[in-house]
Amino acid sequence: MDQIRVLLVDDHPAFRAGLSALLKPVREIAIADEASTGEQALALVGGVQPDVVLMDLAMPGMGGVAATERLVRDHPHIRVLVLSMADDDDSVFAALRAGARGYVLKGARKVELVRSILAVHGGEAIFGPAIASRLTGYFTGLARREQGFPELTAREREILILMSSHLTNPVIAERLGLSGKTVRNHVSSIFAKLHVADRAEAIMRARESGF
Amino acid sequence: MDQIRVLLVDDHPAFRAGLSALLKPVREIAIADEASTGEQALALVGGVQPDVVLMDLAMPGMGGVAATERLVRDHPHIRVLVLSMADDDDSVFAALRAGARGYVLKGARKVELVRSILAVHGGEAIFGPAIASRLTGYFTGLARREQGFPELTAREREILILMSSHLTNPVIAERLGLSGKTVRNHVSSIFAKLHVADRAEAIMRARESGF
DNA sequence: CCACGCCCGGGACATTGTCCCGGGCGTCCA
DNA sequence: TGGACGCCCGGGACAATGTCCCGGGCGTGG
Repeated sequence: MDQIRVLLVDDHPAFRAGLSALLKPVREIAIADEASTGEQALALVGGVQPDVVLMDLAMPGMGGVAATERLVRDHPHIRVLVLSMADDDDSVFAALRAGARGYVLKGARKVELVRSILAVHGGEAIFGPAIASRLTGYFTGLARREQGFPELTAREREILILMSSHLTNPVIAERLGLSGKTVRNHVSSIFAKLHVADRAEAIMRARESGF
Repeated sequence: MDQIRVLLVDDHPAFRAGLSALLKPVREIAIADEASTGEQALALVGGVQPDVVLMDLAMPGMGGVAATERLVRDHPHIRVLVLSMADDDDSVFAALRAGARGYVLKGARKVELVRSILAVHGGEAIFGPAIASRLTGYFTGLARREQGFPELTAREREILILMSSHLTNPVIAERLGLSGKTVRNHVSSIFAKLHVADRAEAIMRARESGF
């Protein structure tokens, strides 16, 4: 019946047992094996061939982040879903950088955990409510820097947008039916207003501002 | 029975109809209303009071990104799930910056779409397989930049460091007792190794790498 | 010895960015 | 109704940037 093979990685046997009991009744999911450390998990994946690894972060020896990193590097088809108590930016983004496809806090409701496993197995990325807030905060926070965005004229905005597509001045000029010299002058005044000296920096500012 | 009230926003009536027919049989979900533009969606949310907004991006007039931005700003309790055909970094990250809690490509299977709606309604963040790859690529890409720095020759490192102080090529040349032309050539090869096209980008890379 | 890579430069070229200049055109205000 | 103001459009002149060639000198290792 093609159940999803899940590998549990957590250093607390009691927690693994609880998790196992929680997931056992779920028809779509099968607990393929358990590991208590990152090293053990890496040693097991080859034989167990799990679809999804439920990974704790705080473990003695190799942490969950390092284990995740090596795991996704050596077994790209295996999806890692982090299941951790750690609710801080450092842990969340370290896990993301390591290649985790999801992050759920311990204490998540059963329906949420099951949904996350199904989603991750389907190739989706999913994050529990608290983590989701951090994620959107990260991106909208980037956008917030735009609040102090200088006022540009219509032409300047237009040209800045084209600049953000890595178009050269002559191309922009041709596309707008202008002289290349005019575009350069507009670009120059854009830089002055953005307080940047450089085309690339202007593009950065624009991208961060959701331009 | 506390169904999830969903507002559909898409400029294609036929697509809305298909989506509506697809979701109607789902017990947990109720189509509260439909809108064909971003403006109309913003006008409707006050009265309709949806829990989740299924938002298209490419629409005449106000696009889905701008609509999402205003929507999450004015109604923070409403979750926006983007449902778009656009599968490119610009669209995805613009939506994230705007505050979207999820992003699923049109053409997603029903089970995936329903799961995404449920997840988003629960406060989670969820992204379809293609989008998930972009997201993890974004973070793991950042990680790669932090460690894997191309090997530069001694001269190149020296020049890159001076570049990072925003010195011009002539100044660098004078400080190193070189010809301006030589510095330019070194700079050019640095760019090639860093895979950047721009002085400013090279500086960014250097700074991120703790240079 | 010699191939290879680094270092040093020049030539030629297109692009970029800066600081000037002036003219046309609409808006708002006295 | 006249004028000030800002935006838009461009040219001139200039310095700097970046690219793709070229060649020579110099050390190191096979």
